[in-house]
Amino acid sequence: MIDPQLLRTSPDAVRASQESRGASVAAVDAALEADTARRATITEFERLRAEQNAFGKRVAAAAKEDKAALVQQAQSLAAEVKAAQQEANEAEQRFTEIMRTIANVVIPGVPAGGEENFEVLREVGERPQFGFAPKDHLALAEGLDAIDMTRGAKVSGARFYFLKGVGARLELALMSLGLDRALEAGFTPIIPPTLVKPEIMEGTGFLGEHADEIYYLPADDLYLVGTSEVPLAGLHADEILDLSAGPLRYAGWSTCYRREAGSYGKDTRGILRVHQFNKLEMFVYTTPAEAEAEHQRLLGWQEGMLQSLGLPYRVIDVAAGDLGSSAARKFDVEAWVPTQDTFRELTSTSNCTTFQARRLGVRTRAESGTSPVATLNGTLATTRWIVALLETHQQEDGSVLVPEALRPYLGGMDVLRPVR
RNA sequence: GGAGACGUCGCAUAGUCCGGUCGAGUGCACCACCCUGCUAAGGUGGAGAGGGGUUUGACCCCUCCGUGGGUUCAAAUCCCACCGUCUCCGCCA
Repeated sequence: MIDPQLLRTSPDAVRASQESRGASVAAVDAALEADTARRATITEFERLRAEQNAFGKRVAAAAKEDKAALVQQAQSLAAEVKAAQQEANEAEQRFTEIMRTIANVVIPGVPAGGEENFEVLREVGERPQFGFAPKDHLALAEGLDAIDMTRGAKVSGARFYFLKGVGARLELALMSLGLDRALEAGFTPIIPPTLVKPEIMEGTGFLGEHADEIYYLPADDLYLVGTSEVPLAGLHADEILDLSAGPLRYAGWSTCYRREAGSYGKDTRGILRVHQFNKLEMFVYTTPAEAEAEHQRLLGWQEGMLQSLGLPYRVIDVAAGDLGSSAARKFDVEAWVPTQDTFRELTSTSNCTTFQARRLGVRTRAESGTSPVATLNGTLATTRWIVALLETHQQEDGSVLVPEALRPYLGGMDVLRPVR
């Protein structure tokens, strides 16, 4: 939810933001109109209610014999109040509905346009040169007996898999490395619930355009999370946070579930795009003033991970039209995937400014009263990283060199050797 | 799954039986000031959240007692449903 105050005082800023996303500009005017209507009905209801309250006191204080007459008068007033209240409620609801369709106001500098209009901020590291035909991650993993797609499909269907042997260890090692880095940076580790209530899913902004992506359990009215961002954003819902000692930083490890509806036939080979994977996610609550600086820090920690793992990458500033509705800016770090001859997203970090927090009621104390905090999130490691890791560090015989940073987490192993 | 108890403005509690004086009391913690010869004690006062209005005044009004409905002129209080917590029993990893 955007700031209603901003909508009122500078609707042009909101219009410009919607424009750069390719989203509805008309929604801004509809929201303004609904706001005016809402305030008018609220004022009317409150006027009548005040009258009723005053009347109630007279009834209570009246002598017994006068009461009956007074009560009769009060009855018609009560009916009026009820009607006015309903009108006010409806107007409020209309306003909220329209407001929900307006995406977060993008930060100046974010490139306008759609998916292909991203801006490359930098490219880091040397792309590997092979003196042989590189194998793709699945071929390598099968040689290492690290991934079993066939049996994953047998047990759970397409886009499911078993991580096995060094595959399983590799994932745990990645998560552990990421967690240790997060701990060094002062994050609090968290293992959150992965089933959440509708209002939490709604509050994080995922029930809008991502609704098709989400697994839902109707018998229990619970949603499976696609990222621990969801429970981490819900963690402090409806709370007033004390940020005087600095931001609250959480590193959440969880399994993530995605339906991948609408991506049929895309990335069908291996574990690049799957229904279930693990992810270590950074999530930060901070002040709006600190948000952009924190965003850069999150990006820095992400780049540090890729650098430690010897993965060449580029950083892109995602275009406005490709941002989620909650994000005001998003940076993706994409690793080079040799057999695809392209960069693929390994991490993503979003600055949601106060958008999520306003929906979820996460506030902090301000000079006068409270004000919503800013929330940010960013990936520190996921199952997908195995793809880039295997392909980048492969050798001609199908073995894979283990980057030094990862060795302590693999019992000192410096090379993964094929078993077949 | 069965039975029972409970849910009050940070925490702990009073109030609910019997609707209006609850515009929610008290203790602790908190903030400001005062007093006092020490990191103590005492005194005075203040202090919640959301929203609307506004002559923009430190002012006025509305809403909030787990959530949502209902009854009533009037609900923390009565009725219904739901959610959550705790205890006991049963079942199970």
